[in-house]
Amino acid sequence: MPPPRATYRHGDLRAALLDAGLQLARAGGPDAVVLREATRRVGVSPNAAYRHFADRAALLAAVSDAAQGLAADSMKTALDALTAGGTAAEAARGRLHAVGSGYIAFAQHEPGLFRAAFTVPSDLSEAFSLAKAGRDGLTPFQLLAGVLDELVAAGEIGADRRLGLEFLAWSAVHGLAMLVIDGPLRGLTAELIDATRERLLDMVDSGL
Amino acid sequence: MPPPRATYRHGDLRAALLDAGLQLARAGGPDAVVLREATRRVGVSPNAAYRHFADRAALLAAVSDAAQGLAADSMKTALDALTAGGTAAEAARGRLHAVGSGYIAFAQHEPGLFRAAFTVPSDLSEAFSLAKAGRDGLTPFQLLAGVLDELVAAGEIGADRRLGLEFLAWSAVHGLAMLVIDGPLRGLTAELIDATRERLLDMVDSGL
DNA sequence: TCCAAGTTGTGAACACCGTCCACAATGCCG
DNA sequence: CGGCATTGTGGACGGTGTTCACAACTTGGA
Repeated sequence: MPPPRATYRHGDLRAALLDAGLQLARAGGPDAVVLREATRRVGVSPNAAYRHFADRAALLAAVSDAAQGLAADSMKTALDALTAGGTAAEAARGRLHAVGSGYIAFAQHEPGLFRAAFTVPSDLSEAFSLAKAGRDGLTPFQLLAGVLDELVAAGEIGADRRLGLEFLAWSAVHGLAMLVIDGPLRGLTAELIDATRERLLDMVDSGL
Repeated sequence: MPPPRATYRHGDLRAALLDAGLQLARAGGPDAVVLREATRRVGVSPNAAYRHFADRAALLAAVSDAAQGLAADSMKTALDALTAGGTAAEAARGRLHAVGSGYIAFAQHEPGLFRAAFTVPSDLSEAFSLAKAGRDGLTPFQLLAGVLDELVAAGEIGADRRLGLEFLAWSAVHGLAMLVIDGPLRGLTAELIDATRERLLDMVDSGL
């Protein structure tokens, strides 16, 4: 129930709606981002949204992109928490581990946003879209790809095996995230989930 | 627009609604299973559904269970297509590969049903529910667990490593399925997807 | 400076959805 | 044969996405 606007124009309605949409997604996943509710929270009539988004789907897509940016932030945070040290190879493996951990941590701490981020259909052509990027301008996909490149540079992975490796690592980590959020792993203790995550990341690591 | 029923009672409305729900899910995923449309297809008033399902959620849950049974069928089909031969260890590895392939094949051929099957929240306590079982009475989870047991019996995996192994294999395969259906791998050529699947299954195989 | 044109918000309306209530038709059991 | 639980119907309510016509405001050029 925000107070009535002073001016007739809102100022930045698009951003406000996107923000409300993110709140809704955070609380209830993609299905909870309801156009009318978003406009209600912003204190504007339902139809005003149509000046900034073609559709509910368009609003949801924008929310999804923003949520992917937040996922990228979580991955980046995990990367930044690493202490430098060891050989280049060790460092690169540590960074691969961090990227995966950050991804899963995001799913655990923001399941609604995670679902909103990765349930909306998209394809490879959008994996580099700036709209999906985090604070540092990189998308989750780009962060992963960067770490894989480091592994190649460090000689841990043959350059001939590099192509498409993103999909293997992503699959494993994404799958675990889904199973933890609303699959059979839901409700398991944090310790058990942590242990499973470590084993999974080991599997990825050894399986290249 | 089915012809009006001869009898006032329908006969087996619950099964008919479930079937209509499966059709809807097949065409449009979980969001497409809308209660009113299901009753419409069956030729019954919207409220009739409430005599057999508490909720739209209950109908969707039933659809999800049935879809998991179909996934189990796809996995079982892949298993049955294997030709016996080789050592016990080789056979067990082949069966692990088949289980994963069958799972991904189901996602590719029935993306709507796949989403309906695995997007609905559930937890481990339901992983053995007979409602989710396929023709042979086994759930997808049980099929996977069985193959992992074979690997242990064949000496390919140490018994001490067995616990929770389902989650590693499942994560990888489930993640790839999701990425293929509406993730960045969407729209890739079948050859590329097949190649990625093989590499992924190799990763699982070697990563135990 | 003023006014025409574009932009952005409003209000009313429509169709559709899930769900609840009261009621009717039906099958079953004593 | 008669009562009763079961199963389907009809009508209604509030909520949703979306469209159309219109109003308020901003802006840029004569």
